[in-house]
Amino acid sequence: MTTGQKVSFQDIRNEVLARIQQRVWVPGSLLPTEHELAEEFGCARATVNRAMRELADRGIIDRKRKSGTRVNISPVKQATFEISIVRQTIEDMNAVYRYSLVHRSLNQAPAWLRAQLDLEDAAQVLHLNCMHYSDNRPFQFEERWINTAAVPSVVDADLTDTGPNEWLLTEIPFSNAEIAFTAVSADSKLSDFLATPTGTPLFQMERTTWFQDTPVTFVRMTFHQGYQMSTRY
Amino acid sequence: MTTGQKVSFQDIRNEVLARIQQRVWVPGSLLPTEHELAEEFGCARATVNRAMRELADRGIIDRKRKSGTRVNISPVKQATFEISIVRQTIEDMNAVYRYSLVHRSLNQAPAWLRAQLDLEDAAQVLHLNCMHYSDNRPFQFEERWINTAAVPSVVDADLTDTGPNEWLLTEIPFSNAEIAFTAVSADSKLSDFLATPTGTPLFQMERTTWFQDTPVTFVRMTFHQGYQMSTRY
DNA sequence: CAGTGGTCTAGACCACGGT
DNA sequence: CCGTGGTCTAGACCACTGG
Repeated sequence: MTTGQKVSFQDIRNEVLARIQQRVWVPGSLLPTEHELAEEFGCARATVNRAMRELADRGIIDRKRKSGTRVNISPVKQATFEISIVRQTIEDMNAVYRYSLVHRSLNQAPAWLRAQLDLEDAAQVLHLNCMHYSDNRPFQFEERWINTAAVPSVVDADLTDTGPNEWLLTEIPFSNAEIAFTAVSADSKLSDFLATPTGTPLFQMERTTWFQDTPVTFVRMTFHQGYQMSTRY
Repeated sequence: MTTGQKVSFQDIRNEVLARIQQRVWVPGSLLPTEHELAEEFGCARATVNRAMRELADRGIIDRKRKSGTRVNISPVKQATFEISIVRQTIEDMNAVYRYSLVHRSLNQAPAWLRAQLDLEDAAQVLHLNCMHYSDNRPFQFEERWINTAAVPSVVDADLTDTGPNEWLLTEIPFSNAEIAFTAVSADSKLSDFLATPTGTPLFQMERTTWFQDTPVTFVRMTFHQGYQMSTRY
């Protein structure tokens, strides 16, 4: 339903999407120009532009100067997952969050980690093992390495009450990261911490974080058995 | 580097982001109004608005009418994965794609599937098992159920050469979906098809697809051992 | 070279939501 | 009430790119 007054960019976005879904405009075909659409909908070109830009961002259409706008032929769908801190995730499920620092040590970075983070040979890292509980049941086991050169203050940080993720966020907000998801088999350590038999398939997320080209941390988060990550699009 | 001429929304976006990362504006604090920023950068308010809107979309800042714009205090990061058709994924790795239809049958929908897709009791579904190979090595095992009421033509479709995903996309473009990722253990069937020992941890993706509120298909895709899904943000 | 999308402007009105 | 962001307009110039 239009508001009756002006044509909103959402009206146009929805209408164009509807026409694509109803195959008025089929994949690969050329859509009218912004100018033509503006005329049809009786609005400014900027309004059409915003509507079309959103559809292009979603991968529905493909736009090129001069050649025009086409319905995307190979639909690359984008699934967006909201990655928040563990505490948030757990509290959002109305469960009680508990955190525990299991291990803490200051080491020379092992070779694989130096490669992963692109660190110098003598680089020092803070190695942490933590557990996150939801209603007192194991939720996630976190194994983390922090490049102390990037965050010197972490050496003196008290991480017994606050998890390293939350602590780092206060120091280094909005960094860049690379995330990877895998399935792993519970080894004896994971089996102990996550209270599940050895060999259980577990969902694992690895994340490498940089702050302005400086590698900050690498973390491996393994979730309890049966954990599922989902989203809509 | 600015282009020297006008101030672009990207310049503003980057500058604001930089100030947040450099803690000129710390999480929770109030940013200048659009009007003030427009004055500072010497541009129109619309330009500032676009820059800020992008930051808000990324979850960096939080905007509210009247109360203003604040640096987000609980950074909900969005990880975006590009979900394309299997063939595309494989060909993007410069590997040779091969597809094989393993099983095809027309059944009454089992109870769990009726629940999953919200189907009527007597609903009929096309049940398919397919394999996707990358350079002749098992890449993904696909188990799919299609609601024939939603796509009657699928019953007569020839799916021996083209995978059901690609076929469906030509019929029902740009539908809505819900995706879930999990880790599973290879049972004997998965073990056979994916050429991996029983008990191997495998990465699995389930997707339910609707077309305008009509449930279309439910698919379970299990990847070969060691498969990893990754992205940057 | 010319057509199409990309962006910016200056101004306007509106909607939400604190005070 | 009234400040702040949300959106639309009409017009302009620019950048890319296909012919």
